[in-house]
Amino acid sequence: MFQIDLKSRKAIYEQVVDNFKELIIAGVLKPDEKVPSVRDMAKELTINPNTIQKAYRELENRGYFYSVSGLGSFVSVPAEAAGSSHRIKELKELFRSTVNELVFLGCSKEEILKLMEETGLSKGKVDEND
Amino acid sequence: MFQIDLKSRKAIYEQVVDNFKELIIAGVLKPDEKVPSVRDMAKELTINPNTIQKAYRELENRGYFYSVSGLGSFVSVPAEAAGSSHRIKELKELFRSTVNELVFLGCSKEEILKLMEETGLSKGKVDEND
Amino acid sequence: MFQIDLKSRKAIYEQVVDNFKELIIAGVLKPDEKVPSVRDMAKELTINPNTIQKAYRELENRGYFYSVSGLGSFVSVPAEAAGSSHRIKELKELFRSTVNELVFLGCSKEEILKLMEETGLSKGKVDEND
Amino acid sequence: MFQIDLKSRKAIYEQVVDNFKELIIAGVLKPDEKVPSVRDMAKELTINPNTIQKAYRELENRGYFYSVSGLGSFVSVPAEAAGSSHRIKELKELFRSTVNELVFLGCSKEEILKLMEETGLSKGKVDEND
DNA sequence: GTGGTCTAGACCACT
DNA sequence: GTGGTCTAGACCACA
Repeated sequence: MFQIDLKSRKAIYEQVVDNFKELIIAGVLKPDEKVPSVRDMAKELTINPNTIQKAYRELENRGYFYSVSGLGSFVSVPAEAAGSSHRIKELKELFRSTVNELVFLGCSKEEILKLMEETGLSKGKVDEND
Repeated sequence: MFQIDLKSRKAIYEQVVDNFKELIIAGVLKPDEKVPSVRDMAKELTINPNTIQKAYRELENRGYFYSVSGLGSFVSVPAEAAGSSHRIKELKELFRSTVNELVFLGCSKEEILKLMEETGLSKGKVDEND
Repeated sequence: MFQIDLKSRKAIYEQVVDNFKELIIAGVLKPDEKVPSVRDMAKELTINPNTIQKAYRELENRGYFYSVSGLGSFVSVPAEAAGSSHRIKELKELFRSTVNELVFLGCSKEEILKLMEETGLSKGKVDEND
Repeated sequence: MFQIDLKSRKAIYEQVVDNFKELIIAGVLKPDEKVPSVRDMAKELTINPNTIQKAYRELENRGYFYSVSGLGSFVSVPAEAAGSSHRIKELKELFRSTVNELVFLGCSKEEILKLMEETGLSKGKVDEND
């Protein structure tokens, strides 16, 4: 599904969180879709189940997962994302500082606008969902 | 000069680093300008001098500061910063994921383009650098 | 009859228990009324019959249901419920902490009194019971 | 500081969370006050530090604590409580069902109103804070 | 010293 | 089988 970098400064469970977020944001994982069980994920990534558990719990807190004991863990629907207004504020600030640093390091305006297009942003909202 | 938020999850030394970077990028601190001594900075922010020490060392490593024994620390000319191409790659990736998450959370295309303008990017300031 | 929220942190069988309790307390289900069979309930809610089984057993233990072999389960007359004094103690404690937290989170006195009225408490319905 | 019931159905870390919440709501713990370190708390309650850690993390997520690595954990200010509007909705629903069940079990109107007064609610907001 | 992460392995309740 | 809790003990980074 994805890879974990054990040597990274980022905590393993955070990497798992971020990877799942990416997959959900990219639409690879759909709402109410089942994700691998804690144990399966642990086996696949060869890391401790507790670490996966922690990641799943975190994803639940951030509104990306919901877990049903005995059934499994599932992708949540984005509308229910908790505290997203606060998160948006954070992201905007991050956006600002990222662009500023890019410019500072000599990245041209054109290059950044090109990045913008690559995100699919200029194509309008996703037309086909299925 | 700036404020530290103890309640933030970000480490204190990292906040110091980021704040200095912001000031340099924004042009508030000019190349070869002297920055406050470790002890003064620690007093002003009422945090441990070791923490400031670590921040300054980090800023040196990243090419934003240079220090002269017995004189203090100074703002560097980061165009000369080593490894900035690697940093640019990182920033582009960060840019991509930030925009994607913003869109996912319902932020409109217009809103993001507005953010873009607010960074001063659309004023063509970068042209001279290219 | 009612809905189960899989996304809730509450166990499914507990949701079933609570929903039945609500219906009985609200008077929707009358004493000695027959409730759906375990299998029917399971089909209607599309959940595992074992889960319904567990919920019904729990409702029996708490004095809300009684079951007759071969006939099914029926609504009990909970005034006869055993251990209700202990339950009342629990509920009072829960009441106290709930009100305290509401106040702490900025809920005004008026708002809470309004809630009180909405429960029908102020209509003196309880007088006949005393 | 408080006691833990190892035999309770409630998870230990949840008990810790609830106890701290009570203390903060009651005003025993003031904003920005330092709470015992994870290790000290673990020693005092003779439970595993990881369990305390989990409780503190939970309190942080719910906006009651903030932690500074290397410094300790502190009581947060209630205004910053995240997602409190959602929590208020939950509490109101809990209030409703609690009162309904109390009435159902034969608790008189007077008794419930007396409970209300005991919470200090009828005295208006706290006059003396110090 | 502090919080934070990770592992290994046991145990429990729910479906 | 699933998620969830807990322990014991090691290790790291920050202040």
